[in-house]
Amino acid sequence: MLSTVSGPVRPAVPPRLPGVGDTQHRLMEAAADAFADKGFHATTTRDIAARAGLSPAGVYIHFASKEALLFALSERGHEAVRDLIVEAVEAAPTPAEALGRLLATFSQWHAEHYRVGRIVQYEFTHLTPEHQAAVRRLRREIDGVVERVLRAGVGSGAFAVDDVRATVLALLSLCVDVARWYEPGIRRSPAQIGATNASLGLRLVSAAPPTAVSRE
Amino acid sequence: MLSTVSGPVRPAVPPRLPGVGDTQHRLMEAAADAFADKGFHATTTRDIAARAGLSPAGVYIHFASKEALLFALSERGHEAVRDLIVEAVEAAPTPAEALGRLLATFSQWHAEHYRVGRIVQYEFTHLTPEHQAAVRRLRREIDGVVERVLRAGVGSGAFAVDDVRATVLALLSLCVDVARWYEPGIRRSPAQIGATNASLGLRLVSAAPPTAVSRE
DNA sequence: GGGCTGACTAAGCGCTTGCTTAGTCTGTCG
DNA sequence: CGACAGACTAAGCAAGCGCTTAGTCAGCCC
Repeated sequence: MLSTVSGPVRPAVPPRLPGVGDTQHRLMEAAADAFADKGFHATTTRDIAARAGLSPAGVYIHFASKEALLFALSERGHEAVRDLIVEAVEAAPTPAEALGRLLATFSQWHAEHYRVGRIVQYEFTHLTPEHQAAVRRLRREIDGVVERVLRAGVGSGAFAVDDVRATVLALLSLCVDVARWYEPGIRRSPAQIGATNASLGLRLVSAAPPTAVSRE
Repeated sequence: MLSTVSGPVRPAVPPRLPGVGDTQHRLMEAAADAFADKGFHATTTRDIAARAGLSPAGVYIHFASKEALLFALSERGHEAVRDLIVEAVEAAPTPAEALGRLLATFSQWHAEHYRVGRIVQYEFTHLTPEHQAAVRRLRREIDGVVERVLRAGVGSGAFAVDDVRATVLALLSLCVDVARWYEPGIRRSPAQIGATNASLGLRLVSAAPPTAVSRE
């Protein structure tokens, strides 16, 4: 019982992170596991509570409903991906490099987080209309990032693309669909999947022949 | 039995198609609608029965369980797609044409049948292990068709592909993912989606530069 | 006609669901 | 110390679930 004397590890932020944030995070992890295993509707709130080490009623202190948990998962997932690809694009000097990094990052995320990726796609329709709208807004942001890079490349002559919007959709399919077929222990690692999807995606849009390029 | 002489309309197969097959088909349509609208677990057997114009108990005369309905939908969907692409490939003189027709057919099917396509992908985990295995077998058949066409093209020099299995996966993603984002009234028709996906897919694998080529 | 078959229904069983209520316990602050 | 806040639980409610039971009814065969 010495903890009172010197204080544990987090003395500066006692009312936020230590108890509440922790339990909230544990609940989201538990819900992600359960939803990924059995789907949203087949998952019971009792199951989520048990996985988080709480009683069934304990869930409702942190989330208003089971759907609120699904939304929290979806929103955070989309925000994480959006931030990652924005960062990847910003750091790149040319459209080709920007697109390569975007596709690699995007694909790798969907392999590493394939559980959340599937939940976000497969359970989308179980969100309330308002929450669906919020997620759609985030998706449009992500689409916009890809489209801007593509148009930049077309403008600079690096890319040759017939139908920009169709190609954006195809590139997104390439990355998002990774969550559908990936599973741990598969032949390629998430990083390798990112690398091959980047080169496949570039081949889909590059004006120059695919061989012997990339820098200079 | 020469009942063909005077009998009603279907004298040769009276105990099959007229009543039973009709109701079975209606039930599968009803289940497809309901599963697509609300997902497998959120759909009640009462809902399916009502959509098919039956009492709740009427469902169980034709299908042993709600899961059996999902399996029937999945199995028939996969078989339909498999048969379509096998036919498309068989009719083509070159690997390039075979792949083009395959991608077009495959993509168009996923647009036209996006409801069944989503059910088949999103609700897969709710099948019994035995039924999952049966579906996986059908999927492997489909993968095999694509892989064979790709290897034929590589052998003939028409295609240049680094990693055949990764490319097969990418091509399948392109087509399957159509079911995720398609909805009626969208800019492109299912046939147009098939056409653009065919040319995008060919660009992904062709040995020659994408512009103005295909046959020397 | 009498017996049979098979599609179909009314009623309902046993159980599980999401979520609530009423209360306990711990720790903090004046 | 005593008041209070907030994380948490035991118990449970009303509703809804998949599926069954027991029976009706139309058509067919002998």
